[in-house]
Amino acid sequence: MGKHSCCYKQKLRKGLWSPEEDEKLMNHITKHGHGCWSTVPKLAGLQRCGKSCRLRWINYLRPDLKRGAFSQEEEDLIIELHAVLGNRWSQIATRLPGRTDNEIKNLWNSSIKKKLRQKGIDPNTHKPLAEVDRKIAPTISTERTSESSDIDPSSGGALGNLSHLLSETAQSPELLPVLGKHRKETTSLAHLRVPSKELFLDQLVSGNDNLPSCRSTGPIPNFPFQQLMCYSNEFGGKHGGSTNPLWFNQNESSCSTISTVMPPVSPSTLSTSTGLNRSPDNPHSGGTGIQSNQFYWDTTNPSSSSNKGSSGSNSLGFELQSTSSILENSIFPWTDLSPDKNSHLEEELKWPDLLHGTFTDTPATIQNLSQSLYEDVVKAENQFNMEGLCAAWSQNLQPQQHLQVASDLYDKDLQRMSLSFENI
DNA sequence: AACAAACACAACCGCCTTACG
DNA sequence: TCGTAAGGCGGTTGTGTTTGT
Repeated sequence: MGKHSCCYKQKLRKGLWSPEEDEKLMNHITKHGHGCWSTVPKLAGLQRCGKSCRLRWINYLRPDLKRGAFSQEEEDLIIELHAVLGNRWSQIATRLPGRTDNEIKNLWNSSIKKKLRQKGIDPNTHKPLAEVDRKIAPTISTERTSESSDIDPSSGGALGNLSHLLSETAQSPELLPVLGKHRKETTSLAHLRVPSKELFLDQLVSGNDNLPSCRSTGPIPNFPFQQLMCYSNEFGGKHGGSTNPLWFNQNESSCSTISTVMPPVSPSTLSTSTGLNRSPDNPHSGGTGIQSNQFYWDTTNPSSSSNKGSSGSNSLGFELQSTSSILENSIFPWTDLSPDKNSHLEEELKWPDLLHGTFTDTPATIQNLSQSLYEDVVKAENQFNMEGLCAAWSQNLQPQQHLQVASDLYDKDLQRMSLSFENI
């Protein structure tokens, strides 16, 4: 669509806002709210387009904006977030209350980039410049250099190819051989498995007879997406697979469980608080070797579990604890359980070390960031539409109709999960 | 003091996505 | 299903201020 339609209208002012314009806009929104932005300029008596009004409000007039220079903590957090999210300024801004994406973007381009370079850190890759130069050298003739551009916005930073991997997986559902191509970047993700739609439907149908009640607290048998939530036998066994089985793990041949370090948590609880913590000595680590930099479910946190101590499922019978495995092993490489990922962990934490001259073992900001990102993923997963399946069965639909519902849900949820990963 | 360069910040542009008729 | 309006986002440009010569 391009330019906003109202921008084509004549007699619209451009450029800096005058105090009078600010006052008009402020008064209008204070009294009436912004409503539809396209109507705001007319109602407020401004010769501006709605888009301009919106921007002025968001970036300057909004009362909850924090004024003044960025603190060192904020800058550090921006750097950390950028390492994870790339140039997704709006997402970075959501984690810095009172700061706008525009403000952060300007700070990054005018100040932080320079500081990082002075410290010998490539602002695009967050790795030492010398290392980046070595890697770029062989392909410098055909690829963009780190100096000439930022991280590809579509990349989403260090984790950027996750969504691409998932979407590719959706198109090549048979246990994602395609991930092998990206193995270096997403080593752990290569163990993720997504069932084909046919397998999904087949398993759903075969388990239908065992489904006593959609609202029961018991497990829902034959939930095919189990395969998405866990890892291959090879991985699970190799990296300290647990003896604690997932309840819907009926397909042992294709998917064994890995360490389940969290007590079950209900989706409603997860959507508001995760109870995710870093363990100093991590008694729940599953015996995987890494003692620090792991996360565990704080069972002392009353909001982290509504039925702690029990094994199994939440009210929907939907096993969520494996989510931590995805995060620990795929989303957050520094929490990877495999011993050989220690080097990766150190690499991810290089920048604060270089920036401050001291190695910060477990920066609180990283913990907060991880928890926050974790919440995003859990929330997204929480939307996984088991209720839709349950509703379909509860409506006494014909098997063919069940299949159609399940087929639709498969498409939608796979897409949603891909998007969810893209949002982190 | 005058000028230019560098800097910081505000605003715009163009594209994409979503909602809706 | 399609077209349009609107919101949102990231990249880029414009403008005012500061700093160095």
